[in-house]
Amino acid sequence: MNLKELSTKLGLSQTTVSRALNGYPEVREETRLKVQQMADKYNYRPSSQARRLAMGRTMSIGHVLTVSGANEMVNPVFADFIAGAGEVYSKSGYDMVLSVVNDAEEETHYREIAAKKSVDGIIVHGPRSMDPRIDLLRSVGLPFAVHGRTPGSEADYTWLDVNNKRAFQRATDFLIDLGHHRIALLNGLSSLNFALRRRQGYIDALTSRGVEYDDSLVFFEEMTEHYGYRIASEQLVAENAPTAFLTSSILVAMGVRRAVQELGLVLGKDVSILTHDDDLSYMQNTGEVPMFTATRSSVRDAGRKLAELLIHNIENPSDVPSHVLWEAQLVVGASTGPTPLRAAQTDYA
Amino acid sequence: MNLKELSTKLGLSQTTVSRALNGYPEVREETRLKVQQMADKYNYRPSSQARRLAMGRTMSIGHVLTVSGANEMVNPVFADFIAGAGEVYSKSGYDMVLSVVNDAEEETHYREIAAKKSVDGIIVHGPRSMDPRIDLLRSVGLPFAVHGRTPGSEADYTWLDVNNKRAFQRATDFLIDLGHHRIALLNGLSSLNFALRRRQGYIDALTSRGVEYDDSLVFFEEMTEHYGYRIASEQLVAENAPTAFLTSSILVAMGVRRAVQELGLVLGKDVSILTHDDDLSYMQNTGEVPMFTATRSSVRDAGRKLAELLIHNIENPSDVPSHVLWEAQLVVGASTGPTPLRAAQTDYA
DNA sequence: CTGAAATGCCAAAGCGCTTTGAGATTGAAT
DNA sequence: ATTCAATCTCAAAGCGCTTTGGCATTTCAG
Repeated sequence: MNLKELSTKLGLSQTTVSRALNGYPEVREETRLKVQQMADKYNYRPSSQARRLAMGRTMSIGHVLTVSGANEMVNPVFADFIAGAGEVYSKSGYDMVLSVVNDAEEETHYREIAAKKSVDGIIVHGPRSMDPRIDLLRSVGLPFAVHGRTPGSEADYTWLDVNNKRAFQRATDFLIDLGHHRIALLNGLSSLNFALRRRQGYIDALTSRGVEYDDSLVFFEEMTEHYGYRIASEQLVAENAPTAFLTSSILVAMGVRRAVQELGLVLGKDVSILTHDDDLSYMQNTGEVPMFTATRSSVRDAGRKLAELLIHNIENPSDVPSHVLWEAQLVVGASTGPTPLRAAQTDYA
Repeated sequence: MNLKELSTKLGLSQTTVSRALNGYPEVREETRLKVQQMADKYNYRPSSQARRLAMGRTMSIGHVLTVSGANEMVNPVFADFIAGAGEVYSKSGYDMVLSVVNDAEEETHYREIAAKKSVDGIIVHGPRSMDPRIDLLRSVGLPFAVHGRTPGSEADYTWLDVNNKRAFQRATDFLIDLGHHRIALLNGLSSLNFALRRRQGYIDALTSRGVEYDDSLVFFEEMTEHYGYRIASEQLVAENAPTAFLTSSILVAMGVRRAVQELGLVLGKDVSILTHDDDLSYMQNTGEVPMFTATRSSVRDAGRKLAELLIHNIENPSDVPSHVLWEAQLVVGASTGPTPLRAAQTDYA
């Protein structure tokens, strides 16, 4: 069923039917009702292709999932973010178009999206330091919003970020308060801007508390369970082993926990873990006492909020970009406790 | 830059330019080259909206992410599946359009997609027993492919599934071989068809080996880490506790492991875990000795393959539907071992 | 050298909608 | 009754592409 058929069936012009359906005031209420009914009866929906062409808007928003490197990992965080954003799109009548590209083809792909005009806006995931995508998008004039941010022209575009530096500074402080001085940082890939901010927070805390920074305790890798396991297994048997681990995701923390337990150590006693927690639906760190002490910020909510911001930008192109910085909660769980070496260490002081 | 502008710039008709770009034979090679160059120079790409309208094909495929129930969980498996499928779409020139809907609105949403004609085909995730979506899609004549399958008219549509029954039968057999008789099954939601198949495999193995089936050892829930933890924590301290756990996903297995270790029990000795492993990139169960004994089947590969099948169906509408049944590998890891009660139990025999 | 068959190009129709600009109808005001 | 504004409806023009059918021009066999 298309507009033409529907309107002949109603004995009205296409104009009137279209207007009736789209809620324009030029059509009598009685007529509108009749049209509505007939449309319902035949389950008529305007063809989105035609609609888009006519309106010059696609009512869809692009997300690019860049699979990284040789192993082409895909972070489960993405699923929750998407779910949040998608929820908003559904409500607002937008479609989400998702493309999966290898990082080598990433730039070409963005350029293509812009040229094809297949989306009204785009969400940029995982901004890197000096991210070329941002300049590119700005230069082609496609509205966009960034999950995270990257230094430089931050003021010029819309972003939503967690205060990663502050979160990791607080986390580190918390561990230092418990007497930990050897704190390993299991960070995400160093190409990702948030990883650098987290390291900065970690360093700031160490520095301001007079704890020595040891470069060999800082790691940057893809945030898998195995990463946590491998590093912790190595570190825990090393000389001058860390007594605490600060990890970038629940999954990494689980890996660390596995190593800890495999070595017969007790979590929260012999070794502490403090992790960032994206509050993923399948990996909830909740309960009376959460399993991990964590800096928590819901990535699902971030998806929702960022989608709203982008839609706002699209529909109000003259408005200035918004910048949202969320503070992470620091929630205390079962994975942290005073360092067992505390007594010995305080002797030094 | 649009076709019209480009063609005047070239002094050619739109027809010729369009044909040149789309590789039709009616245009001289020399002309084609000139057109190509000019197009590159101005970074021209045909507007996808216009193209779609003219061709009557959208070159896009829909995925519906149904967030379940009150807690609106989103399974990380989805991310890997999407990544696999998306890869194929990119190669084949399709877009993926993803919509996130609450299960209450699911049916309406499918109907709408069909009426709007916004996709050329659709992938059905998580088929339930007696899934209404299948009849619906068939009745509206939209090509589709199912990840999993549901009994009934299986022959009539394209699907790709893991032989869940066989996998769980083998898994159960494996555990029985090790002497386990009390085997808890931590399954996915019972509304999902695969969960029933897995239970069937489990029951078949028990029955054929003369092991008593105990309904109180079988659970159906959303496959989170916490689920594994909670059930295992309860079960392990119960009277006549299970000595082995068969779980539906790595995450659930991790939860069980947490409970096991928290109780001071040794995995692979006091308690065994055998899990299904979707081979997610962030939760790899590999290494010289994988952490879990598992039935493994890559959901990423499933995404790839199913995308190919669907595209084939779309482009060859008269071909008969394909049915692909993959066997899961049974890989032995560190989480299983003979039951500690073996001696006692064999005495009974 | 001629006629038929390729070859290379074009004008125009059509995809299904929205929207413009104008015409017809109605009701109130003069 | 006449006029004017307000209300309702319509025909037609796009949106930017693909594709049909046709017209020159070239190529080649006879």
